[in-house]
Amino acid sequence: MLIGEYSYNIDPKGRMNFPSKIRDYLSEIFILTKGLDNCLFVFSMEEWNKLAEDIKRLPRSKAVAMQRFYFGSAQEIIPDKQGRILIPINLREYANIEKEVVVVGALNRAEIWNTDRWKKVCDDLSAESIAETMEELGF
Amino acid sequence: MLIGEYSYNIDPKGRMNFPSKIRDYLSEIFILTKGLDNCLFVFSMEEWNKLAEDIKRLPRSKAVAMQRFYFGSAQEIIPDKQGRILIPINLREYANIEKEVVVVGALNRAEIWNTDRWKKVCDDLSAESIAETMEELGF
DNA sequence: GGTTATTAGTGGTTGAAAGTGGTTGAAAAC
DNA sequence: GTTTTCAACCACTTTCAACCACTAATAACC
Repeated sequence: MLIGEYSYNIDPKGRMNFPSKIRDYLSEIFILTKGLDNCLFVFSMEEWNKLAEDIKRLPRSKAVAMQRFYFGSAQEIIPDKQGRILIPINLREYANIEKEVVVVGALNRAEIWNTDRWKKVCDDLSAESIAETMEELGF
Repeated sequence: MLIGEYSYNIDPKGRMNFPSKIRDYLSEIFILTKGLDNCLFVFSMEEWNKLAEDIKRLPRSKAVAMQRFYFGSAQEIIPDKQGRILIPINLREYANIEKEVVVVGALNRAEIWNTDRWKKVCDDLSAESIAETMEELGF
């Protein structure tokens, strides 16, 4: 299960560290794509293949958009010896990533966020709605 | 069942003791996350997996906030040989934890509080509302 | 009640791993 | 043929988890 929050800076050459705990969970090689809310998604090859299968099964009308969004932006990523990755420019632009970056675990995938954006998203989480949902779940 | 209240100081290295009674109840390894009202939650792996399953099954509208809140903040914790744990900075910031800390049992989870905050929460507990609820329960 | 044994809690040290910066050489672009 | 780019290294720093040693508190026993 992918969990946790990890902060890094992108160095002048565009390299960013990638958390070793998440690296261990994914395999040697993994997939980076555009994500929702202008973040980037990181999938293990396994999860990626599942997603690809699911997209294939969609009715053509819906599949096209999904294909363009995910397949069009997807990149295979292999970290270097020190565990760093290089994020392609188009994805960096999409996610507004320049310097400060947060990697966040999200169960079956990881997400990469511009730090400020992530903070904002966290601040906007409504405590009441979470408390409500917790109650619904019986926790 | 998790009960009791335990006070500790965080040492300069960010380590804090964790009550042995609660440690015994949880297993060797457990999960620390953001909690409600700016405290931190401690779940046994069992409870955590239940929560994760429940979150997975939620409709997407509710799931997103829950995922970001819980999975994003979650950390696996293994106490050291002396029973201490290290609280990640982001969680320390979230819960306003610097020095004095209280660990509180709360049935199926434990909570970690900044001591002052906890005192305030206790003071704010309305005796009347508790008496009322007791009556409802027939106690 | 006093003594001893055991467990809980605290402080400090150290070594491995994680993270960061820079260099080089091959391949691609011009 | 020259320049540029970028991946693969190499070297250094920082961080943190694993120990070790000690003190305080509690329980057990005589």
